[in-house]
Amino acid sequence: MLFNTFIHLNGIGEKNEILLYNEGICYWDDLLKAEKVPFLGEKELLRLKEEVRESYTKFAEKDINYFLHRLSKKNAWRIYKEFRKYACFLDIETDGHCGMDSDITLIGIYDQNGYRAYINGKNLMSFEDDILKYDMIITFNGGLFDFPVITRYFRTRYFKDIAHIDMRFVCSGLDNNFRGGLKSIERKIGLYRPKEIANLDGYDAVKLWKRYRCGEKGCLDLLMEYNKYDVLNLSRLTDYMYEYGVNIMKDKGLKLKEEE
DNA sequence: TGCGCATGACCTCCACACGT
DNA sequence: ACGTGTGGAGGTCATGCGCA
Repeated sequence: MLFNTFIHLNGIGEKNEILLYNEGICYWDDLLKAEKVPFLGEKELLRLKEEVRESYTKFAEKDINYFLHRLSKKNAWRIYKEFRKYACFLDIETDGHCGMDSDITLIGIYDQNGYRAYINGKNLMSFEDDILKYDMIITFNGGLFDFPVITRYFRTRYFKDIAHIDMRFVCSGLDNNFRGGLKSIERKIGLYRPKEIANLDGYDAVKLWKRYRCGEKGCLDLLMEYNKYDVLNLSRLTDYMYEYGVNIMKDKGLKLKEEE
């Protein structure tokens, strides 16, 4: 969908993008080949072509933030397919203390190789090195919760620069029905969790950690299972929302060359 | 060429919503 | 309960087009 996106170009908003689609300009290449576009002046068209050439360069350079900074958060899904192989899904659990100053108890990462947990008191400090391997992080509400907490906990500025898709704003942007928390959206699109963790929420994760610290057996495994389904279902949700977004654009006039 | 109109982008402010 | 970035609303600015 990245190569069908024009709203990252200066002067092109969602309405103009649909007008481009209706003119048969559905790919960056179509715009480069266009000699005249009814609602664009000659100078405007030349400038847009220059920006499309720049977009190709930025794509080749894997400059994900170039696109994310030019797209609103709700439209970040458009770059997902082209860059997902460089991404991981991330979710943290905390001890629930004092908002942003809370201690991280567990960080879960899910990528092409599967799930990995970083646990406080065990391997949490290796998270900082491992996360550098990724060019993009996908979270749910991470911009407001996970990222600030991690930044304070590790005292790192790194997270301010890394490419980030926050699915909370993607979901609510695609459909009003997808407003709400991760778990409620999961249910709406037919994603389910094993029954032993089906009714757990963030507060339960805090309680599980406390019980684990008191020596209660099985609590850490259950907490990890909870966290694992947070990131696993986040990846399924992202795939779903990408297809959902593409279908919306098709309804608005986007014509794809083949089923992609 | 210059004017006025129409359309869409952009800017600012504020309430909202989500995570644990 | 807290922190905080976002989208929406409303107003302003910029650009293209049609007409004389």
